Amino acid sequence: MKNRRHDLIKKIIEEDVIETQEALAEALRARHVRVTQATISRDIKELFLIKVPAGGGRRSEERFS
Amino acid sequence: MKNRRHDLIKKIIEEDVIETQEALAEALRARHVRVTQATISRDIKELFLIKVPAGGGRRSEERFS
DNA sequence: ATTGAATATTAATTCAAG
DNA sequence: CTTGAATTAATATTCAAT
Repeated sequence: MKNRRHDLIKKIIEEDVIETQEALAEALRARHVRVTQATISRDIKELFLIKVPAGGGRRSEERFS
Repeated sequence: MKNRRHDLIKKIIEEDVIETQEALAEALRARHVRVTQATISRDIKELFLIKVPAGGGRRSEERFS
């Protein structure tokens, strides 16, 4: 279900630093939600998530707009 | 020079809706600043620009973070 | 309406080079 | 240190299919 996945995404991105949609898909799969990058792309748009430079040395992470 | 280009970029994105880095490069070239997508990519990072959903029907535009 | 696989498009990076 | 050309990587979209 989409809403469960959306909720999980919000949780994941505040817990971990996620750098790519593929990585987010993997994180979801690790939590037994089967999903592909294509769907993540759509989810990110629906949730108004944007990629922002991460605080630390790393390159970027997903964050709320 | 980089600073002139950066200033110009800021101006362009508040005037026009720019959807891709290539389009931004073209807008700059139209203003006689010769630049490629690779450089725009770096500029965007340095200026902390992020892509946000456009207000209207269009898909996206560049905006300040 | 939601999704995945495949594809197309866009963006970031590498690797010289100035 | 800045850049472009070429390449790689990431993301968006198309095209079924459910």
